[in-house]
Amino acid sequence: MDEQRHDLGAMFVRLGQVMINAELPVLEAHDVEMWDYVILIALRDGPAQSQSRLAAATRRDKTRLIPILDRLEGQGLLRREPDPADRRNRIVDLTEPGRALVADCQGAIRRMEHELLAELPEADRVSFITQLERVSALLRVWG
Amino acid sequence: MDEQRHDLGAMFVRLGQVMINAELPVLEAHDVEMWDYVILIALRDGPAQSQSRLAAATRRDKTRLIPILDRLEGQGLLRREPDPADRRNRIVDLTEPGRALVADCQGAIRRMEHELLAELPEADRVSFITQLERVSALLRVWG
DNA sequence: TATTGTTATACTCTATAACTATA
DNA sequence: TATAGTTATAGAGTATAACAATA
Repeated sequence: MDEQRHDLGAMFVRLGQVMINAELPVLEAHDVEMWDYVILIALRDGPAQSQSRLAAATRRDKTRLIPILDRLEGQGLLRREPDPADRRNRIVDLTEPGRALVADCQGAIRRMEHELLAELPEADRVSFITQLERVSALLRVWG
Repeated sequence: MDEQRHDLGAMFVRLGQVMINAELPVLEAHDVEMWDYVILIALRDGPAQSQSRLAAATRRDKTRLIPILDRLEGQGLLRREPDPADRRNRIVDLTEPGRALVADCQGAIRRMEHELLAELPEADRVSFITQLERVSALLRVWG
């Protein structure tokens, strides 16, 4: 049996904290805050049809999202445009500089992850990530 | 390459949130709050030689620990006794009811985890947890 | 009436500083 | 002087309520 191990929750939470701590200096080097990165990543695969959908997708309160969008828009990293079909909505989309920045950040984070796990044989690293994705799907972690 | 996956930090954080959400009703059924459980678990393998060591072990501010200890002591789940060797220190130890409660809670959480991962073949579940522990050790997650 | 985006307010949680008692 | 435990205060982060514009 596996009685003498930590709870899964405790392990995931600690691993998450360690990885976030490892990401922060990488993001800081690109002048990006963690929540900026979360928003930019969420927009990478296409615009958000409204701010409230973006809030839901990033699990953030819609009121908390606003100052973040204000700043990112002010930095020219994204655009907010009224939806012609429903003028209450504002479509949020990355600009080209925003798209380039998020690609740079994620590339740097990938390299950091690779260094952190360098002691792990390549095959084990790949199978671990595969299993992580499998469990994430099983637990419906992304919605 | 593995470019199209989520960052490891994002995966761990989300998995942690999902597991915490799954633990909360289990703990609530035992009238235990999450931070109570963290403290009780930390004491399971032996008393803490001082409150500040317990704070460090649970990654909590020593000032935040105090109201939690007050409550748990009031519920008869733990004891605080002055260290005869250094009367500034208070040794924190589980009582028998505290020990029984934490065992009950962890048993219930183990069963919950098992149900959540029931779709995963037993061998995969075991190897996944083994890999989680290996990566946790590699990243020095527990100190 | 319901929803989006927004602002303002209240609340909770966390971090900091200060105090006492012991060493 | 330094540290453990404690208390009180300040700050950051989060949630709640209310408003104008649009549907």
